[in-house]
Amino acid sequence: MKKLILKNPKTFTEAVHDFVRGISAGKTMTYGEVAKALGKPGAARAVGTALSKNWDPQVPCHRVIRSDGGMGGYNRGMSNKIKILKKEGAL
DNA sequence: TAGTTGACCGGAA
DNA sequence: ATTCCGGCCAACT
Repeated sequence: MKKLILKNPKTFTEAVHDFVRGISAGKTMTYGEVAKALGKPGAARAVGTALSKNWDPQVPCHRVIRSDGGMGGYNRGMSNKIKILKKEGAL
């Protein structure tokens, strides 16, 4: 099974950013799912840390939510995040 | 190299 | 259903 990552990230953070960037609109994934998709099941915390350092609007980090269905934080504004999710139909 | 931090997860009370 | 506790992983200082 080949990985869905196109880049050659040197750090886990870069890998997370790239993967989240490729998530389709209206699709929501939990940190644990993303971590698993990267081949690191259980590294949900590392995914959160990676996204926390992500300041790039190219990365739809708003599509990544917690397993509870909630969302930790957002570097571009929480209100905007919720608004986007509703607009995409993910919420 | 070791220690601390953080947008988490799952189980138990 | 909600709140508390410990455990997991990667990055930074």
